[in-house]
Amino acid sequence: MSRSSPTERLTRARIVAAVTDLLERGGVDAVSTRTIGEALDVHPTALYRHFRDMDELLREAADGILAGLADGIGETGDGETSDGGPGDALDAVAGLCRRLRAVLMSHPGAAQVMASGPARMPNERALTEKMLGLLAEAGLPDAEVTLAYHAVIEYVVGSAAIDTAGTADSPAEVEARHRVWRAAYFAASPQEFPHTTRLAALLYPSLDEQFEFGIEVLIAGLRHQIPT
Amino acid sequence: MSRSSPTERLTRARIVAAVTDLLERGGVDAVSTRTIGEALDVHPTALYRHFRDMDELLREAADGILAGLADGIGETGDGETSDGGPGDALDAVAGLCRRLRAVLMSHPGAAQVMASGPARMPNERALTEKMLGLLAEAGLPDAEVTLAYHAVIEYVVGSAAIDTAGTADSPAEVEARHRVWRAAYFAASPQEFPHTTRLAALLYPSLDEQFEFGIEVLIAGLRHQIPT
DNA sequence: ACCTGAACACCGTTCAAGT
DNA sequence: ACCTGAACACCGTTCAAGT
Repeated sequence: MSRSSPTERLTRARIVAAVTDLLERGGVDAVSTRTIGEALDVHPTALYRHFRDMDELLREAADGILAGLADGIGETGDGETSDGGPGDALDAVAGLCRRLRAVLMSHPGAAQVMASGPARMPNERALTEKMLGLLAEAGLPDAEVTLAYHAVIEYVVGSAAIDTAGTADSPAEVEARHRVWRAAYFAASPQEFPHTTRLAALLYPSLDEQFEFGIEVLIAGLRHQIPT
Repeated sequence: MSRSSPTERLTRARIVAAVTDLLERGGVDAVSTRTIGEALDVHPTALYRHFRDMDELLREAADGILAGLADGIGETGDGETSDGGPGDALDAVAGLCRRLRAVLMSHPGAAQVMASGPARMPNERALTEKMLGLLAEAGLPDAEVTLAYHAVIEYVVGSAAIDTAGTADSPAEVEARHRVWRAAYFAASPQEFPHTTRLAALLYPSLDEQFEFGIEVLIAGLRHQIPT
């Protein structure tokens, strides 16, 4: 537990750091005025001198997670294979989505916060700018650039929110639960559920496989929206 | 307010009906043991005689919303143009997704409940069976049938959870908020945010337009996964 | 058997009081 | 100016008591 010494003065930055820590370790349910106070050796209501309410605080913490995310994506020599063609911009979109998912999955709770509405704060705005630029570079008409932006963000944030919902569960526990569910589907009536029983073993693949397939299909669909 | 007479005995069905009503009118935050008790003229703790906890109750209510959803989709003469080709099965998938979104949007809170994990209850299982059947009929290999199922469900449920997050706000209020956000993006620095400022007027299209574009792109992407 | 009442351990937030 | 303490209006849940 990173309990701070009570001598230091309380600042927005120290509160946000404590919340980020709680968000990372126990999800959004681990964050409360009481747990923050305990982490900082301060009265539960002390944060109200620095933030209007919990929502403002959670959004600032969630935005902090996104720091540096848009940097070094879509530029030549960034690891993604690139010959400068316009289609490569969509590969960069996919790469950016994978990075976004990674930070959301490593901070359970952040996705829940982002799913409750856009924060429209510095790091999120940088991400928006980057994503819009890449989609335009890919050759999509303007109206479809913004639609594609929303589709992609809703998929990444929405699926991360779902995938981190059973927070505080280890990957092993998640997989164990999926195994039980597969067995239940397998045991269903083959007359009533022919496809479910036949495909039971293939249901609930790992969360990362699910995401990878989804983002690839989405990007492939966008590729076919590019006018020739 | 549909306050019931206190003479009738309490049943699972009456409790679920009350919760469905609360879910529809005020989202998941409107549901509590106290509000349920008030709606049914009963003590807040009375429901514990019929349900293990709030989670079990919310899941049963959320599953009830899905009743009849899978009926009459993908059969000939259902309104969708159909010539019996395998590609039409994906049109039926899209239709099923639109229906699912419609019920989730008309019951704010239901999407939040579904986003917290699969209920694996009767109506959801019927939906799963239908969706798997259509994806297999479309010609996808088995492994991709289940991946496509998860991708599509995560997109529909995830985006509905995001879109119903600012619950208790009328569509007019949502649109007014979007207008303010567009104006703020438009007013940003064109040097730092060239794409954001240029595309500001096109950001935050209506939630239904966003969904329609997303589901079309996703289905288009799946169409290209079908082996020839 | 079913529902009530009281109690417990939590929430977020406000506001007067202390320093 | 900044933090504390007490208080308020909420949560979900348990369990003994009433009928």
